[in-house]
Amino acid sequence: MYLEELKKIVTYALEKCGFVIEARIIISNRPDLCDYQCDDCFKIAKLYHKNPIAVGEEIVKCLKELTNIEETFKDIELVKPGFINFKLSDNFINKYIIVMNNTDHFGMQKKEKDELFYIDYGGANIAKPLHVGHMRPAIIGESLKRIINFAGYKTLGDAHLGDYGLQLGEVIYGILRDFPNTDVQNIKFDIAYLDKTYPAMSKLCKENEEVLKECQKITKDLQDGNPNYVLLWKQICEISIKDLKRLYAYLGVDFDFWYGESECYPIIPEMKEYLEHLGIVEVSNGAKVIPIKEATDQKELPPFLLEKSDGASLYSTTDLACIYERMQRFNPNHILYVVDKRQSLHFEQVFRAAKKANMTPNTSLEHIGFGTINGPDGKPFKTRSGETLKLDQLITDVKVAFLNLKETNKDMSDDDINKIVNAIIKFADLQNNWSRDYIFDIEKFSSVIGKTGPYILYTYLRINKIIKDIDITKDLTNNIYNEYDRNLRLKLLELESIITDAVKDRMPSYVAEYLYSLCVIVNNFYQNNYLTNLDDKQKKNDWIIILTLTNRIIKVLLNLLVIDIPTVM
RNA sequence: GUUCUCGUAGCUCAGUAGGAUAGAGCGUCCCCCUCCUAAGGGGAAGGCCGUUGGUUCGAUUCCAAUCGAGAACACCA
Repeated sequence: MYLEELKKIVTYALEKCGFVIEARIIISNRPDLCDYQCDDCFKIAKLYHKNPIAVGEEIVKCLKELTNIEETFKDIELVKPGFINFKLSDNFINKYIIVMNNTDHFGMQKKEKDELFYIDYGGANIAKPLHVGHMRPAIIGESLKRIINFAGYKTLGDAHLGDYGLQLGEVIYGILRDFPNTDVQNIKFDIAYLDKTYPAMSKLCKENEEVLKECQKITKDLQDGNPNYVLLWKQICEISIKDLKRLYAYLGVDFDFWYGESECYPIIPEMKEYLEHLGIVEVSNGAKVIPIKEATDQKELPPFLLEKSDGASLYSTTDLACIYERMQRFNPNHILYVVDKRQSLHFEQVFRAAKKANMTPNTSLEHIGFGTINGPDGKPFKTRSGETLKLDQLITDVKVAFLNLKETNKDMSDDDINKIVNAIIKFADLQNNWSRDYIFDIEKFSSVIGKTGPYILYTYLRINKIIKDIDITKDLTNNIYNEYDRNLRLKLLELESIITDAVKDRMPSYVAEYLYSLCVIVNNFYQNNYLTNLDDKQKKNDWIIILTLTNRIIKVLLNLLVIDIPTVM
């Protein structure tokens, strides 16, 4: 929007000077000197074998000679080694503030092309309770989906439940052991039973090889349609999904599809036939594989595993089958996998196999490999008793910590408390770059001061209190009243480029960072511009417009971070 | 062993299509509630951006080496 216009003006000036290069205008990293800067003098100097300062002088001269240039820039200055510094005119800033204010999408252009992003971000396993490790894909994936959507692209979210792997064989083994003399039709159990059965069976399988073999056999038979196993499997899924939906609903995470791996099982034979037909399947140690090593590779890469030596399918099989199926059904332009980064080798294998099989000629496959949540020892977080922390427990802990902060917090409605708990957890997570591990600290997850979700909510609510009772009577004038006011308006303009970058890099943290800095600036404004009893009607009206726009943006960005706003704090 | 990722303030983290004086939060110290909720605002202290070289006008960012931490490495997911 506005940045394009600035770029166009400067590029035009460069052209007039005889430099054929597209100008790059960036937000100033010296706000004390300017609003925006252009560092192209160095590049041009090298390209045309000139002195950067001489180049800069030429460009600045050209710019200043353009007609009506003062309507865009208050000041253009060439500094030291070769930076061109720009200060925007009030006129220019307000022109775009008005555009943002008068459109429901803040003046951002709707995307013309119908790009579809298929986002796979659940990764929860049936029959296993959600633990802290499941929090990240849920939050990051949901936020990414909303950001991409907001930028104008189409999205589909898929929970991709782990409903067909070995863990199901293990749980079924446990059930058969616990209900030895009961007809399978009459076996009934609940979520609490499942919660304790999986960990117990998992432990048993690690200790006892025979049990493991039996579980593998059950897994294979289940895949082949053994009716008793299928019956139990259906009950496990039903109970488990109900509980998963409860927790995901608490987090505000929703999927377009609650598909599991099992969904793509019917298509596996067709896919295998397709792969065999291509002649890329080989047999290795009794298993069917697709070699994926390329000539340019330096490193060793294990082949893609299509079929185990006992004929059973595994994780890699279903992932490839899912790609095969998704391409047929939806033909997405991008498939994003929001999955723990420890699985990066797995995804490299799957992506290479898909590419080798020419399944995705015009589709990008991306692994959003987020880091693990670690304990103080640098290993994935465990509770004091050595177990993984359940997501339910984390939420409860955060809630208790919040209630204990202030006596009055206990008077808040449940709904408001839950919104704040969500804000604490999500903002603490999403402000990080997802590729990195972070250390879990319950104290950090109970803090409401500083760079936290509650700080953002508090800012929104205090601004809302000012603007809600004052009507806007006139359009925005062309004035900017002081530096706090100006800083706020400049920050508002940045919105579009933040969203664009967040989509490009798949980074919700950009949105979180911007939202926080916007709140810092608006709090600054708040503290220094007392508004309710202001005599200057015009100034008051202008400020109400600015604050209303600011709060509209804060609200939208909070939604992109999957955070809802409570009624009071 | 091979490959990959990461070393930034006391702590937890932002930041790189190479740019001017490296930013936050917490913690520490000081100041601000007659006035839109102080879950707020202002200020101070705190850094050889792991180390050593290289590339260049310029490197936290790119390259190499080195030290340190973590992860992955075919029939689990």
